[in-house]
Amino acid sequence: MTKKVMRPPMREAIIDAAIEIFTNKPGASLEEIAIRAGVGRASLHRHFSTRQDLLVAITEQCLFETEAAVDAATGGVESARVKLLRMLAAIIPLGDRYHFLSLEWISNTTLQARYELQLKWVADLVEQLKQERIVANDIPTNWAVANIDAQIWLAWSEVASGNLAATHAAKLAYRTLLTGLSQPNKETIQHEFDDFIS
Amino acid sequence: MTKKVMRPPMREAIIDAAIEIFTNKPGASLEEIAIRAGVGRASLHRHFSTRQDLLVAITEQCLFETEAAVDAATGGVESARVKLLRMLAAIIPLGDRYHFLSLEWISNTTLQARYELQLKWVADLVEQLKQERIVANDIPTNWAVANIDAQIWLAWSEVASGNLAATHAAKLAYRTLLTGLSQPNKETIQHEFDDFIS
DNA sequence: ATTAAATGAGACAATATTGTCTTATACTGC
DNA sequence: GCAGTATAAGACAATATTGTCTCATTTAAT
Repeated sequence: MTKKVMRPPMREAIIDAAIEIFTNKPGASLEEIAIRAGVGRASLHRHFSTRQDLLVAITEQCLFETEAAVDAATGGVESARVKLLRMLAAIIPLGDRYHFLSLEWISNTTLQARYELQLKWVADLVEQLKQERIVANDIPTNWAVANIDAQIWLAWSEVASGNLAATHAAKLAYRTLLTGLSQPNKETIQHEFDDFIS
Repeated sequence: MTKKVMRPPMREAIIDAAIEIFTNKPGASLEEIAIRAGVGRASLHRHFSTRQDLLVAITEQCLFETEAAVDAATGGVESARVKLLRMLAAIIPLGDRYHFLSLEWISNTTLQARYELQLKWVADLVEQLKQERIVANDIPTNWAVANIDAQIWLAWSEVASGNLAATHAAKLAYRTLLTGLSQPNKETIQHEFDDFIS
């Protein structure tokens, strides 16, 4: 009978606490994190010898969770529309973790490459949405990708602050994205900008 | 002839440098800021005796600039649609300053109240947009406000990173908002969420 | 040119944070 | 129960940051 190498739950507790705190206080001290995790500061150092180690571990964890969630939610789905829908529903609850990845304090090239793969996945999805006439062709792909990011974070924030129920927020994000990036029905919008500005 | 009390330009240089650096590195040291501003660290302390003083001064400056820009751009305008348009065009170039205000590291109640007035102004604008049937009634006002915030930051980021020209970004933000928050033409969007997500 | 004010550079102490180490205690598997 | 391991708590040195101070130099006003 081989010994099961169970990952100590303390490791997870520390990572969870760190994500929670770093999300809106990136300069927090390790002591703060240890306290939030309910462990001694020395124990934290046993698992993550330096602050940088902890950041790398967090990033890895966030990458893993978001990759897994998106893969599970969109595997085998063909329609870009449904893919977007499922992706949003799966990743909004992980909004803090997904958002953490865009804070660019990690210089680890392997992790950075993995994150860029995720961004590429979204960019490809946008291209597919354009082909299916769901996203207008004159929307720059980068703009659409940035908007998807923003809606994920926005929806998560509203849920986290208790303003909206999780399902309602996901619906709003989906609707705001789909209509916002679509071809406007009134083409006046396209031109009135120039009329009223400059 | 009364003596003109000119505000030393060094003060502005420090504030500008601090905004620039703090925007994507909130924990930066004062030395980093002094270097970026091209002044000695001691001189920085002459103008802002503590780190907190500097943060308060920055916040005050950001508030002043955004208040002035929005007032100048929307003064006398009746139409909510045009107000939104002008507001976006005026504030997107100040995106970093506007965004800075939402980082809630200031406990100064006076400044906080002034910021909340700005948010209230946007919320009132959204209500007016709803009455003019530009924003759909079933969009929570908070959601619309958060989206306006997000589009401002998003457009500014795209301009700052060189991806888009300033005018193009503002147009995209305006279009994305107006269509995204409007009543969808295909009401299928409203329901398909429930169809594909459990 | 002279004077007053502001600055840059650097020394300095106070403080906060980090990372290491030791020890007593709690927990685990056997 | 017993041995081995992980932990909390705290002491500790190393480091980074902050805020103060001094002094020589520059700048601005007159």
